[in-house]
Amino acid sequence: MALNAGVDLLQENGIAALSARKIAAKINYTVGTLYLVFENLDDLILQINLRTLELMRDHINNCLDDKLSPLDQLKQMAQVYLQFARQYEDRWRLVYEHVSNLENETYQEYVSVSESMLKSIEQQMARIAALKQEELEKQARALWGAVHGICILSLSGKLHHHDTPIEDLLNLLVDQYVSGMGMDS
Amino acid sequence: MALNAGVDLLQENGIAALSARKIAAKINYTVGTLYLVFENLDDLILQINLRTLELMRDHINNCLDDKLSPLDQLKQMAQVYLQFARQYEDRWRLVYEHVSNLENETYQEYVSVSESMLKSIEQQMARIAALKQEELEKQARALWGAVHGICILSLSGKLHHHDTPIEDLLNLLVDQYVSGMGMDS
DNA sequence: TCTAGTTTGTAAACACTGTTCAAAAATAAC
DNA sequence: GTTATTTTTGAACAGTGTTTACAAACTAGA
Repeated sequence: MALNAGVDLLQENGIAALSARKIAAKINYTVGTLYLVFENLDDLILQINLRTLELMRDHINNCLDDKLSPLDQLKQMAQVYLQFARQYEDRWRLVYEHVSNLENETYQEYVSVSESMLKSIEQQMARIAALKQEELEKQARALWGAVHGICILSLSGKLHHHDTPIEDLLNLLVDQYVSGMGMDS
Repeated sequence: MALNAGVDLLQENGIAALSARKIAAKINYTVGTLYLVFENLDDLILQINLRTLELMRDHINNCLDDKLSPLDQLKQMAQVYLQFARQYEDRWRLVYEHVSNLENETYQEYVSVSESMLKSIEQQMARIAALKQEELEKQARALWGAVHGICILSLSGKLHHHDTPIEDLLNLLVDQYVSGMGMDS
C-alpha cells in the first residue's frame, strides 16, 4: 500500500523527503497511478496522519493502569505523549504541521480519534473533581493543549532550557494544573 | 527591503505564496539578486521570523501594567499572545513551522528575544511565589509552552471544542496553573 | 478462441519551486 | 575614454504537484 511506503519514507528520510514520485517509486508505480487512488497529496498525507493518530491513541490507551491514581495516570499520559513524539517525531510533526481540509471525510475520523483520547483525559479528571461534563471537556482540552505545547516547543528547540528534561516540565505542568483543579468556581 | 516584501506577501497571500521569485518580483529584482543578499530562502525566512518575534515581544511588553496583579498580568499576556496569533496568523505560524538552522547567527537573536519574553513571565511568577531562579525558569517555560499549545491547537482546529472560546481555555489554564503554584516541593 | 469492453498503468507535459552561475549591464576610478 | 569593479540578470538544473492522452492488461460475451 502507498500509505505504508509513505510512512516508511517519512520515518527514514523525514518530512522533506515525502513526494508523490518517491512514494510511487517505492511501490514500483508511477505518479499517475497514485492520483487514481488519492485525490491529491494532501489526501494521502491526511490518511497517513490518521494512521499516526490511531497509533498514538493505542499508545495512550495501553499506558492506562487502573491501579494508578488519576493524577499519576494523567502524568503518565503526558509522558507517553512525549515518548511517542520522540519515537515517531516526523510522523508526529506531520500531523500538526499539515493543514487539514475540514471537509474531507478522513478528517472526520481524525476528529473522532482525537476525541477518544480527550475522553480518556476527561475520565481521569472526573475522578479528581466533580465537574459538569462541559467543564470536564474544557479542562481536558486545556491540559491536552498545554502538554502538546510543551512537547512541540521543546522538541523544536524553542523553549531554550537545555538543562531541564522535558519530562520534568510535563510533570510540573500536570501536577500544578491538577492541584489547581476544583478550587475555582 | 526584501524582508518587507516577504512580510507583505505572507500577510496577503499566506505561507504557501512565499517564494523567492515572488519576493524578488515585488521589489523589482530577479531571484539571482536575492541570493546575493541572503544565503538561501531559509535564511530570509529566519530573518522574517525574527521580525515577527520582535513584534510579538513588543505586543507583550506593551500590555504589561503594574497596577494589575501578577495573576492578571499573566492572564493578559496569554490573551495578548492569542490576539497576536490571530492578527498575524501566517507570520505567527511561520515562526513555529520553520525548522531553524541552530548555527545561524540570526537564530541567536531569535533565542534572546524569546528569552526576554520568558523573563517577563518569570518576573510575574516571582511576585506570586518565592522560588529559586532555576525553578522560576522551569515554571515560566512550562506555562509559556502550555499557552502556546492551546493557541496552536485551537487555531488549527485540532481541539474540537467549538462552543468554548479559546480565551476561556487560556484563562482556565493560567488560573489553575497559578493557583497550583507554591503548593508543591 | 476471438473480439469487445473495461480496468489499470504509463510517460510525457505543464507550471511551479529553490538554487547556481556565466554573461551582461551599470557604476566607479583613473 | 578606457579600464576595473560592483550589480543584476536570465537561463539552466533538478526537483515539486497535478493532469491526461495513450497503451497495456485483464475480463466478459459469443
